[in-house]
Amino acid sequence: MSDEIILIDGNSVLYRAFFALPLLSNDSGVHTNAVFGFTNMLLKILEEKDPSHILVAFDAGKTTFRHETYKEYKGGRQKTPPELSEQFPIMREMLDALGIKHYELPQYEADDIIGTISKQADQDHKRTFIYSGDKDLLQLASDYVTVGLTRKGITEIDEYVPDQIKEKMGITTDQVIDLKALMGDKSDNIPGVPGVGEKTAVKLLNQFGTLENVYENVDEVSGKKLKEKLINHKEEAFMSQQLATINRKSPIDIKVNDLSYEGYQSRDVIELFKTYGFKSLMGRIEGSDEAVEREEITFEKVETFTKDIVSPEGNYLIMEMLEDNYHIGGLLGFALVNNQGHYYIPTDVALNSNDFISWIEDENSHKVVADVKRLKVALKWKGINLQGVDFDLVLASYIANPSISYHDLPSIGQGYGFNVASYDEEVYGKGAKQSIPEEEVFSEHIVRKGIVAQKLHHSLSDELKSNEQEDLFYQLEMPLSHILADMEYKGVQVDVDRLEDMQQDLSERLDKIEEEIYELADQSFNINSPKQLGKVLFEDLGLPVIKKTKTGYSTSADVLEKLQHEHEIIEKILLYRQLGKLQSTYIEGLLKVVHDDNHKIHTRFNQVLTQTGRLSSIDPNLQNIPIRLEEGRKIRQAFIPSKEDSVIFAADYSQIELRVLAHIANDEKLIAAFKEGKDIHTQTAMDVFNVNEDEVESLMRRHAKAVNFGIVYGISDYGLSQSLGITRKEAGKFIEKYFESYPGVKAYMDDIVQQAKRDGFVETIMNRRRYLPDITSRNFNKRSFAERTAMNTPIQGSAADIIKKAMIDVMEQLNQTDIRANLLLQVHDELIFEVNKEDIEQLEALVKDAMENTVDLDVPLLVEADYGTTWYDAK
DNA sequence: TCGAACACGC
DNA sequence: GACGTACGTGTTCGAT
Repeated sequence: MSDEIILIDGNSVLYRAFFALPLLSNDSGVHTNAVFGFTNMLLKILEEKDPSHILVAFDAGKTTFRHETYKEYKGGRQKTPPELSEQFPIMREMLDALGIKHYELPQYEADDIIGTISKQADQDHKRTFIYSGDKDLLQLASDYVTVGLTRKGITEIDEYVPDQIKEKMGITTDQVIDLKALMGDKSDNIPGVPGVGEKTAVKLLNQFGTLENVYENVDEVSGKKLKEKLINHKEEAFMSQQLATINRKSPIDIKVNDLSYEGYQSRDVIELFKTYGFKSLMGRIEGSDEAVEREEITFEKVETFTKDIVSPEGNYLIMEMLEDNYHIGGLLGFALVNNQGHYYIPTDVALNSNDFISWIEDENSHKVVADVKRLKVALKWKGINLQGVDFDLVLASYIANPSISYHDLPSIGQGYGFNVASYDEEVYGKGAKQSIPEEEVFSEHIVRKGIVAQKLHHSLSDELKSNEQEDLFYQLEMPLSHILADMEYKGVQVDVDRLEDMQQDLSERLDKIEEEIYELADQSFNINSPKQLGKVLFEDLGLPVIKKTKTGYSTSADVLEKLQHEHEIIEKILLYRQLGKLQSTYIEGLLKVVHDDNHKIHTRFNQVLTQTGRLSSIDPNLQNIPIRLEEGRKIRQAFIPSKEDSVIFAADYSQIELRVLAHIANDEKLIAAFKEGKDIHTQTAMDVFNVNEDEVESLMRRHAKAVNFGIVYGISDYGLSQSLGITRKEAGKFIEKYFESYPGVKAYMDDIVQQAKRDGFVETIMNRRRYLPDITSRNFNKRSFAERTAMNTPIQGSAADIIKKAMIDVMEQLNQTDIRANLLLQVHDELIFEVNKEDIEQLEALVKDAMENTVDLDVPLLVEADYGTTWYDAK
């Protein structure tokens, strides 16, 4: 235990939590989101700080001593929403269960209680942490007292000690009160000096130190208007100062010693968590395993595998491997669960058994697994061909709820109320401390996973059925998983010599540029460090500061481009960055993951990650190999066919998202444009700018393209303004004009948001869902984001569905021919193959046909294809 | 070990 | 009226 004291501003945190989280309620309709958020934060504090003393202070009642000074104090505040009010008593109940003291004092606010106790603690030199969402509390920071302010959500905390306050706000702790006295605070209805905002207030305090000094030397204040304002509102300023000052001598009847924290009774907490449906917090309660009575299990260790233990019906098969990367990981063991029993099968027993292998390869023997692709690829590396899997729980979990971040069996189980298996991290540890426990513990763990799998099967298949997602699951994701497994296992051939040549060339050029940069900067420094680079550019060379990040100067490419003409060092830095990126991420990164024996790369496609239904690719990411700039594009010359007589063949959908949009929105003009085979960006420019085709200038087309891009990716007017380098207003106008030109699109956008509000989710043409709880949030940002997501996801997600279906169609048709081709990669709207030179034309015809006709939309789908001796040449 | 900043693709 | 804005993966730096 640490001997730290934790003081929490209960009102502030509960408010924050309420607005930060969607309005959850438990089964009986009581709202619990704020209590959930607060409790989550408390558990985190208890876990991380392990404090000796802890107190949650609340405001008491409506009026306080401050109202005697100023009866409008906190006037004009929105009334506390009833959904929040009802959570205060629940929160107190929760605190009692957690054994955490809470306190309130009539006529005083939580701040004052905290201020008074922290003063005692400070005098006694005791480490104290204060948590609040209210910046005012910063005035309490000292050498012993740290103030933690909630950020964004509420479990993310920014901790402030006096130095950081100085750094971030430009003033000292002692000046926090005077800052507020000058600038006021709208939310508390503290007037301050009208016309003085944060900037001016900081400037004044930096010049004069204190409010009192400002007024003593008011003649020295620069600016006639400012001086007048200060003088005219002196009274308000000093009253504001009084209001903003936390009372550190409140008549409280508790002492630090009364706040000692002795832990909680797990049973009470779990009871309460159950009542309010806080399932996801359950695992963080000490001893919750016993308390929720995780069922006892029995199982048998298989010494010799025979087919009698296989059931003719469902078999739940678990394969365990510690490594994420199943291309290189080692098998640790198997578990089999079915209606006959629970079995642990050691790896050597399994792999040395012909019965086991023939069972795995028997397509008529039904198996349910978690992550079929992982299992399939791992077994392929052992020469075993997995078949007969008719349900993948991980894929099903992703379809049912794409937003959850962990689709592993114990987590999925928790979500459906099956607390049978421990999390891997609990059994194996994590990071450097990861290890495999003794066989007894290990085998029970994986058998438990099998039992969870068995329990989950029905829940998930029911859910897919009731959501009408069975086709999406059985006809799309399941078959796709097998195709991806083959792609990953076969790998992509890499020309290692070529990469090494590039590496050599690049490192020489980088050395040279590095020297030139040092020369121009008149010093050597780490160019890769934004911090050091920022100092050199903006302090030593005195270049104008365009943008700041929260830690210092921004040195991002768009900032540097604006400085191009200021100093010749800039273009060198941009080039250094560009080449450095190629060197480290692409050349060295790829060389690191090439298999030495055959010079192949085996990526992994994550099929259960993105919220839209797209795939992602890791270790390495082969979906972001450079193409835009020639220099980077050359990397693609290192991707070659695995056989001498073959070429790389690439087929990509032209404008698939915009075509999908035309279809979904049923917009006449957009549909017509695609039917007539128009260049869509030129057409958009014509419609938006009201000009003829021959009047479309390149800038107009560029703008139109950016708007189309924005529509597809769901960016805002701000995002568009950034990408075009124009103002937000202008960007807003473009979007407005776009909607006028395409009323069908506008109607769709309005409709889909309404639909999302009504249903709580949006869906793609193949019924893939994305749930959008924030669509009704009172937080403008969250709501806006959810609205843009509602508009964008059906477009991007349907496009993802289409190419996935195309992959299945292509492979099905390909398997019925003699075409010698392998599908290698999918990059969102394109498919990359390697194909025997003699079969190129056949493949092109087949692929183009399959891709263009995989679905029937109101607009044609167009596929463009090309091939060459390397990926670079297939453009 | 982790977050921030940056850069690559779609 | 301010908020702070597409999604992924990977690298490097620098604080912990």
